[in-house]
Amino acid sequence: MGNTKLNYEPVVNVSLAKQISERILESITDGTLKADDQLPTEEVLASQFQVSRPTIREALKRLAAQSLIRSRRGPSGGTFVNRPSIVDASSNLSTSTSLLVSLGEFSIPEILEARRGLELLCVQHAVERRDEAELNMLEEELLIQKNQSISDTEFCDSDVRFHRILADATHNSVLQFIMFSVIEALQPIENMVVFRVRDRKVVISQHQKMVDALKQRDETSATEAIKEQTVYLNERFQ
Amino acid sequence: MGNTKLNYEPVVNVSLAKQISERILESITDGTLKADDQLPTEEVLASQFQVSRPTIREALKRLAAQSLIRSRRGPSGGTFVNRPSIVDASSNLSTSTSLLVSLGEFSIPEILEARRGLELLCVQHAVERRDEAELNMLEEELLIQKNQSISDTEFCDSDVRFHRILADATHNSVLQFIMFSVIEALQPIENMVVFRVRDRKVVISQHQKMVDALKQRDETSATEAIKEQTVYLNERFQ
DNA sequence: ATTATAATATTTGTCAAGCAAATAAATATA
DNA sequence: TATATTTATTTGCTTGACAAATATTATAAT
Repeated sequence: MGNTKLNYEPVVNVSLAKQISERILESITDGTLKADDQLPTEEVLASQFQVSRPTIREALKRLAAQSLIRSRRGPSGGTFVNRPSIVDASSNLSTSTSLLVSLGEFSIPEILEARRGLELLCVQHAVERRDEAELNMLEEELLIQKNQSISDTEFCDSDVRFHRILADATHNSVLQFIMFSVIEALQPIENMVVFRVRDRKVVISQHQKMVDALKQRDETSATEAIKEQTVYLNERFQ
Repeated sequence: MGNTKLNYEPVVNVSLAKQISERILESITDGTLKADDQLPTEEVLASQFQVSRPTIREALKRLAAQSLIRSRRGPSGGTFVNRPSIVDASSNLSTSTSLLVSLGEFSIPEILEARRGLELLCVQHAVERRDEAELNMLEEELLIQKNQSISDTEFCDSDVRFHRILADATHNSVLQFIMFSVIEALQPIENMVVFRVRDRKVVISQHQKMVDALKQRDETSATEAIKEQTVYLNERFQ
């Protein structure tokens, strides 16, 4: 082996599909590709990137999984850049969060602590900014929850909606985004708690207190309601 | 057409690959597939699901994009379920968050408001729980920042690390998870601000104040430092 | 002339069969 | 025994083709 002048440059050991999906992602993030822009057809992409169509498709699927692109068949079909929706991102976030929860990466006390803090943050803004529509929606959910004939599942669903409305009332979409996923990731845990009618009463009275506080724009009383609720949840878990 | 007894059941109009990836995702979330479990080979999956291998591969790529699975070639290779790491989830979150930011779904004031709230939350816990190691790391970053010869990029990187350490000091992984992505999504904005040496001094003095407050476990002074910093950032954007 | 129908072209969705490359285990060789 | 070498297995990738959806265009009927 006389030739020692080898090229020791790092060899790319990343799959073509991954590289291509990263290139396209770059184009999206740096603004080269804007929302609703159409990508070239798979065939064109394949010839541009000098790879086969299945490889291109694998790359596109990666992006589709993050709902960054969408595809439609037929003429005037093709692949388009998605306008990223908060809802999509939030649901992605909550699936990965739930996964972290279910696999014990987050402990339940940690979740409850974080949630408490976030909810406190929310009510601080909600007290200032809530509007009549949101108050009405909160009271509507409260009515549902007070109805003793509903199932546990229905009760929990209403509880989730209640907290989502609370997040909406902050009128801060970043907080909404974060809260939605935290709430969703916590749902299975909450479902475990709200198991008997006895527990419902406690939850309902705390919700009532919170609605009243929001109505009167009384931050102190609202934060108290949150703290009570968190203490209660913590107790149920120890 | 005499036969009116048709089966009008909704026809699935979702791609096979998507359906399959959702099935596998289900198995992961409901615990049927645990971390580090090996999936059948692509060929076996293809015959099990009665589809072709490329279709299976597209399905797997969707999951790989969310770093839910990993693949390795060779014998004793195959596809395995990933232990979901907070880092992976966090980086996913921050790409989608930055996208939402860059496309104007979140306004800058909203981000700053949310960030301020989250940081306040963090310091409240950090004041109680910070340990010596974290204090040392914060002071180390402060030293770097005080060095006037470093570039703007280096300064910003240190700033990001500073805030990450702050998140770590909460010793709450949920808060860490959320903060990491918020910080990362905000980095380009911060980079715009910290542009001249004059600005650095303000940032440094605020950081100094925060470290001192943490050292003395003085929550009031720590929250003040955060508030100052946010007011400052807000001013720079109006 | 207008509307309804049919043919057509385009693009993604899927399949089939096979070769390439990586890699761990088994085998052969020094 | 230690080191190469071969081999089997599994993902990575390619080529080529057909199916299905769908907008456009052309045709036929009213």
